[in-house]
Amino acid sequence: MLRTLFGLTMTHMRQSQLFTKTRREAPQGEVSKNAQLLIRAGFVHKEMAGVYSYLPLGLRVLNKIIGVIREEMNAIGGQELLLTTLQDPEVWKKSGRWSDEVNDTWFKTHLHSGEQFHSGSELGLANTHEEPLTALMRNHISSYKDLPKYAYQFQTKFRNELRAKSGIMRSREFIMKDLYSFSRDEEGFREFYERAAEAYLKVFKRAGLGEHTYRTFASGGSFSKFSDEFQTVCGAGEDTIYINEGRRLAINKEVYNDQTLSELGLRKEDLREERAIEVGNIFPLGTKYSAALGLTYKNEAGEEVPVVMGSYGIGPGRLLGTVVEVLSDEKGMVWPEEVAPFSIHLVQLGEDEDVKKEAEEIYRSLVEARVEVLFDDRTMRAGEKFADSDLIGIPLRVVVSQKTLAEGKCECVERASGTTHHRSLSELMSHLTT
RNA sequence: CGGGGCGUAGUAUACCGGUAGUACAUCUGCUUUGGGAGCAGACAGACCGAGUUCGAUUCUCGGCGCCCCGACCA
Repeated sequence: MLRTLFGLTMTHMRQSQLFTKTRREAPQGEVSKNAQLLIRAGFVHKEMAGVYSYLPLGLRVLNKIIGVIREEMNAIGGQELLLTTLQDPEVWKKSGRWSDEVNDTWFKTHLHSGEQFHSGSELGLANTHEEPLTALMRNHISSYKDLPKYAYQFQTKFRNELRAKSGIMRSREFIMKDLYSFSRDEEGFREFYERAAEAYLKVFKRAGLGEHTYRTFASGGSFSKFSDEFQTVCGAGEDTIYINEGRRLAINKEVYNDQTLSELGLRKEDLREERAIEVGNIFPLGTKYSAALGLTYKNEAGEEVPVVMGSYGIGPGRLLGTVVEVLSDEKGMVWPEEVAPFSIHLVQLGEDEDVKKEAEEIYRSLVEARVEVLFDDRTMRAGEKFADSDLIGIPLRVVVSQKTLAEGKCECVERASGTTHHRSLSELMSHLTT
């Protein structure tokens, strides 16, 4: 149960020091389950419609999710970078996407203008990053020997959605992991595309959504004939998909027709309809952007040819929200181990000196063993502590009280199943390290 | 962007053209301590603007904001 830390500076925390508080009720007008629970538990704060801040506990989960994605992207050769959110319209004009008719979700702004200023130039707030990255790569790709290359980032995207909805699932400002592949040819691109698809499935599995998530055949939009989405079955989803359970794949309703069915060798009667959340999307870009922005390389014959590109996106915030939607229960959230804010919620009941001493002892042992632990050392009644603990949803709750002290063992309750074990400190420690 | 609903305290609500009330939450104190306990006290509210009126939270108009359905969705 011990695991790698993903750049987190704190492995443990006393709940009495945590500045966020839980709330009994969700705010007025908040109907989506993910927003209700995340706000009640103090994971996020809503600034305005479609704009959410991450508070300490929510940020820990977000960072865990980012860490999982980062590991899987690195494993397939991805190299992380960080592009800018302020963007130069020039590259977008070259691809034809600066126009509001083509893309109506731009947030646009401009540099200072006026007597003391000479510019007043327009700027865009990053909507996506195909254009700037393609332009940037011209500096680094010139020969077939430079290919393939894979670059990715976790960066804020701004999209002026006509209607933000579903809590944190569709917001106007959100972090996106976007990876772009640069290959010599279609064959090289295809090979990587399949590896990326595998990596995506690993990400969703590690986030606890494996059995609910299907690679889904979808429209390629304006880029190509096809693309693949990763859809997590959930009643709160915005998409409708048709699932073939045997082959673990699905078809998005938008391309659900006889032609698609025959191309995929599927029969209508083997499919079941479900609502689903799009947690990831990968798609071929071909040479659309490389041609428009002049990203070419010399092949072995010395010919100048455009780079073949692909794009691969996951929204960590949406993934976080999806985990809440899919895995929570009536008491609160239920975090899978890999993305939980902490591994253990150590709960001390009562203020008796011997109980305090025992709880501190366990806390110290867990901290020394580098187990991520949230220690509820607050002076509160048991019922409130349990309610908070259920709401926050840390995978394992370890209770220390007069009752457990008398037994010489603490009480270990799994959040997901409710399974309870009574373990001594040494039994707990060995359980955690196996 | 089309359609619908709604703005009174953190939440849920009440009353009213004349000093805005209750419950829960929150905070303080005391008691309590294995599933959101009790008692006492405290904090806290009419989205904004204009108009009508002696007087507007209430009526009228405008704006802003929020939610839902649809459309859209690299």
